[in-house]
Amino acid sequence: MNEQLKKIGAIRQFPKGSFLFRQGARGGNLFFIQSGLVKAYYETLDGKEFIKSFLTEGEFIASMQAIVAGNPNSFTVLTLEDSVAVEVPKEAVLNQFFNNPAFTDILNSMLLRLAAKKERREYELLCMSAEERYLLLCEREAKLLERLSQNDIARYLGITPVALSRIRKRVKVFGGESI
Amino acid sequence: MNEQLKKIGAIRQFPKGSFLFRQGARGGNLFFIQSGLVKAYYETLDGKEFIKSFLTEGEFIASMQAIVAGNPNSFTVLTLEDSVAVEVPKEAVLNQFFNNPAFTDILNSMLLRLAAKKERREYELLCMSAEERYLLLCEREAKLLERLSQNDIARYLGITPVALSRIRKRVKVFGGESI
DNA sequence: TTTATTCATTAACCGAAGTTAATCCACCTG
DNA sequence: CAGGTGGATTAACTTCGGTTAATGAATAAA
Repeated sequence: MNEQLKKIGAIRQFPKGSFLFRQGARGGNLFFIQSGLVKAYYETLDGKEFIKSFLTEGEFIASMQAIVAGNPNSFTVLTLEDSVAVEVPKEAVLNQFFNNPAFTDILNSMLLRLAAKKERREYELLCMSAEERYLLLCEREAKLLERLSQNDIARYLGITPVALSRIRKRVKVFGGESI
Repeated sequence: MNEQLKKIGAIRQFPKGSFLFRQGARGGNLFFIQSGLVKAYYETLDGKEFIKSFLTEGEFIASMQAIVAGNPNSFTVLTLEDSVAVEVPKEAVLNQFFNNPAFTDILNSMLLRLAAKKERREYELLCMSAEERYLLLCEREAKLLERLSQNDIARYLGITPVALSRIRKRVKVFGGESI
């Protein structure tokens, strides 16, 4: 399924610290991550950073707004490790969409997954405290956490690194999983 | 487009304070709101309420998880005013999906809108303070706000009614839009 | 080895929001 | 009219997270 798209894309190398695309710029290309690790985040006017999600091997990323509505990218994607991705031009994505009936199903499953993911995230941000969100993240993404800085984890949780450090201290003392 | 679905649904009256469906119950039916006002919300174990969204005439609501994965509904929908809705059974929705090719496009546009809406909400919860979210809501949904209680507005913003009252006091004094 | 540099932690202080409870007000209802 | 009810506000206190700045620790660079 992704295969069809990958064929019309190009494999690209992204060293650690480089951008797949940047917020505000024209874009709309689609990226399949082959290896490595990237973060997708918003930059606010006053220079603050809010991380939408981390993406690794097997996942894809694109600014839906940019593809569908032709708007500038609404967020930035930066590599946290040396990464490899297949870049599919926006035109090819749209072309497939209009000419290949099977592609509609692919898009559907992508959108379904995206909607479900965002719904889960909305629930967490709305209903859970920062500490609960951190513990859930530790549980669900233990492997991933080892590859992330505390700074990035905090920005994903919606808090500052200072607050995260306090939370880590709290849960260490009490929930003391001393293995 | 919605017409096809509405044909296989039934018009139902929901007096104020009644449920379209409840969290935890088996369901998956799709509802098109014809008139009135409903709220979709999560109930936590300790009895707290978090409002996902308000829906009015022309909008639809269903638990995607219930339709697609066959899980119980992940949230509750309650009428805040006397309302009328077309209820389409889950089976009919799925049936259309498999037998009517045109329906895939409808689903696509629904999912796109849903994904965009959730993405916007994620941004607001992640990047904006409660006060900023309230002011944005006032701007974008002025008409709707008149029909809502402060309690429900607060639960939508992710804060308590007490906190909302304090915010209203703050913005009244300073941002004093005395018309 | 010494010096930067970067990242995580900690402290001190402040402001925002939660909790609980009291008050006020509008609207019913008997 | 008196009494009751629910919604919004306010107060008092606590907890949590933001801000700023200092400190530690580890790694890279000179």
